[in-house]
Amino acid sequence: MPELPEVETVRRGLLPAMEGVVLKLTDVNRPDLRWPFPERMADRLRDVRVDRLRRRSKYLLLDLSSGETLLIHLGMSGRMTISSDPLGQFLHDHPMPEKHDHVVFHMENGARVTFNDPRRFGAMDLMATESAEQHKLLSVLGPEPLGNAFDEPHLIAAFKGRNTPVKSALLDQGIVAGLGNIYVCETLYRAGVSPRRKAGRISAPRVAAMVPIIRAVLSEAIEAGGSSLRDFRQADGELGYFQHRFDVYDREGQPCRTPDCTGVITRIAQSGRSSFYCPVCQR
DNA sequence: ATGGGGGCCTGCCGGC
DNA sequence: TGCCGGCAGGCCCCCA
Repeated sequence: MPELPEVETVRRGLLPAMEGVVLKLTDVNRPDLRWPFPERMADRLRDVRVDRLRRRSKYLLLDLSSGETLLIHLGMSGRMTISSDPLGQFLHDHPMPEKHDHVVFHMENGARVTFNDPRRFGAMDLMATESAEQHKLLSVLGPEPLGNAFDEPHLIAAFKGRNTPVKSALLDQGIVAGLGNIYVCETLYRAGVSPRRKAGRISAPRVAAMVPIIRAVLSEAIEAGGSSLRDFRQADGELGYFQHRFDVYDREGQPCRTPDCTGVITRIAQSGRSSFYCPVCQR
């Protein structure tokens, strides 16, 4: 689920429940996700206001009035859901806790935000807000694909001399931060580039053409997620859940959507992950 | 330095 | 019906 557009969709969904709101209490139901939680996490997430709810790549960043920032990563299977939380006043109204509800945030406005992650590839950490960019997980990230620092010269320079398949290069969060398996496949389809092609062997104009394509693919996905956000207003609605029509991802065996193309979408494995592409129009 | 592969977890789906 | 292998949207870390 969570690549950049999904995380942005989650962020937008959480804004009304969390930004500017005091976090009264946090339930921490296990000692770790991918890594151990930071020391005294529940204490440090008690009676603090969420001043700002930001996103960097696939990470959610909650700047707290305590001077700390809470980092949240959804991993492969992380979900955030909002429900109403009468803080004990109407216990019978509480939806039943579900399996893998690892952390629950109780907000002063009555919202309850639940982090659920079956596979536990997700992560949470706390750091000083002023040095957040120096955090181990954030300092290695390349530019935001929808930001000004991501442009044609940057991508051309990043690909130059790279002997790795372009599929791997675009998944490299140090080159551009936020793409995952789905949107890399979709980007390469629109660019007409085979995922097997070596990054360093693509002409500069074709690399440059990928920049606006990446922006468009991500923007459209955010747009699609945003439009389905209406659903989350219902009680216990699920954030980051949206329908998006993919051109190649998960379409193995189906016809290529390019007009007049006779190709069939093919799946190959690259470094253990599936790549979907049209062998006819992607070269 | 760069590139490739293993491993972390649970759940689900298809085949036998 | 049950078991088993394969696969899943991420990413750190180790090795060559």
